[in-house]
Amino acid sequence: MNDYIWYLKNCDLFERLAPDQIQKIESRSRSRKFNRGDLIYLPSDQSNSMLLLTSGRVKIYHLTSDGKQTLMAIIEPGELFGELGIFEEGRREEFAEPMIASSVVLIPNDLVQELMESFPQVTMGVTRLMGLRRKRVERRLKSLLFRSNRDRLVYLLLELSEKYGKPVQDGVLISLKLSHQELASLIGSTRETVTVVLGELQQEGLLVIQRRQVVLRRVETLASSIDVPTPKMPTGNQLHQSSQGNSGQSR
Amino acid sequence: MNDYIWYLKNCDLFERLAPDQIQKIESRSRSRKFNRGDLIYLPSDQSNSMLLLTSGRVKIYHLTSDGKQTLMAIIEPGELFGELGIFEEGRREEFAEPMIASSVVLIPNDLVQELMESFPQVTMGVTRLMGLRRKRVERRLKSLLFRSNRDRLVYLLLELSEKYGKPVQDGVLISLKLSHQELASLIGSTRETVTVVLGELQQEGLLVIQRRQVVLRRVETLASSIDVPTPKMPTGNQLHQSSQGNSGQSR
DNA sequence: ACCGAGTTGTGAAATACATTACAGAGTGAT
DNA sequence: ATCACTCTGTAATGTATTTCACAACTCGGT
Repeated sequence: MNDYIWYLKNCDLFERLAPDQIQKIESRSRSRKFNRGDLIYLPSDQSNSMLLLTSGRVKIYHLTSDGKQTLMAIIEPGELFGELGIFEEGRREEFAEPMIASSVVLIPNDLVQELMESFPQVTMGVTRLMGLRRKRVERRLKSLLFRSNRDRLVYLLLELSEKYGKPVQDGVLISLKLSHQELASLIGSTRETVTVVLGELQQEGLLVIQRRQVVLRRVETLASSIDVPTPKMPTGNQLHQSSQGNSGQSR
Repeated sequence: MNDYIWYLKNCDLFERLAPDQIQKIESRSRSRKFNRGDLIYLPSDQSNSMLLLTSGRVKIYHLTSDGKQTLMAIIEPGELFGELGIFEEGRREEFAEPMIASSVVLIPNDLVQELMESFPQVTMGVTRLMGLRRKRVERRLKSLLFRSNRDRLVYLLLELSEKYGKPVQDGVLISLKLSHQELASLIGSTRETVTVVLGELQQEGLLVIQRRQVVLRRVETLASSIDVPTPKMPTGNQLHQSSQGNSGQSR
């Protein structure tokens, strides 16, 4: 029926489980497809399952009362999300919306709990995931408090380069197309300010903007200017490239 | 020698372990005392252990290059901290400093890992802890981006009231003395601004400041003004015990 | 009781950033 | 190609917040 079993097998969390266990997971979870503009979940939904993205790209965001979007995360194929609700059967706290057509596997909380009880490596994996993401949020928090808009943007670009950076001849290309608006909503700023700051940075020769993509030149300069260690780049061999590289967000 | 065994027994994480296990933990961890002004750890330290606060109060903070402090957390007796380093043997990312004389138990990473492998409830506990704290950081992040300084302060006060709030005749007393400087470093603002905003809020009758303490009057008004649900207060019987019944740390 | 360090209060000047407004460029659909 | 759209660039204005500077207060310790 569904062939997302492949994804289960290749998800860090489950990769070392026996085939029949994978089978069991498959039988108790279900797959769903979403189009651009749909909502996968929203804050009033019950958080009764953890989700695994099998294809597409999903953004997790918060909406302030006056309609401003705060981007919390961007999820790539193979990554889990909505995992904060595993324990308490509470409500979601954000919106999850596909940036392009996407499919996800929904794994019910109780199944996750069962698995965690029976298989230490699953629990370990979940814990590690939580820890990793928490570290990231904390770093982000630190990078936002007390920093100018410019520094926040630089920090963001460096962070993005860790996940989406591709080495090219004259620097590092961030292979993810984000509008200035989206960048702004990641650093708590406005579209216009991002445009300006990006222009300044280009002026200073620190980066180049070309057709909605950013190439960081002089990564170390950027990093040292905001007092963080130079980020390590994806080496190009693996990592969540589901299809070929970018697949432009068809706006 | 040390009688911190009591704390181990009463820490959520370990409370259901057999006495001999507790014994083992005790034998392989060690207790240390710190005074105000000491540093428990700093960013260049190896993160080779998880810490349990048995008495006192500890602040976890980050320092920007120009010397500004970002308060990440305030730890109370019975709470764990430094748990992000459980997996990778990396470096700490913050400073941990006692606000008053404090004692902590250091539990080596490898011991924690052993326990996690043998006892699912320990792993579960750690995961839950990670999840809980991550939720908190995420909420904090959301409350900071796109919000005015005033709103951030209000949010902070409400958050503090969840942990330190004591119902009194005319409102909710936040039973934790924080200087304006410390409040500022929690919301990424300046000391002066906090002074002013606090004054305004008092003017408006939303709260009262008396001898370094804050009493929130009209909690619902405050909460609704920043579009969050009214926080639930400690009902008076228990208090911030993430473990339990440790009210009088008569050490 | 006194001292000194760490707080709090307040105001003027400087500034970073948001807001508003609009024009031009890019892109997908027909 | 053309249209409708969302994106990008830029500039003028307004405002919230930081910075600086200084006086008054609190409080723990000797």
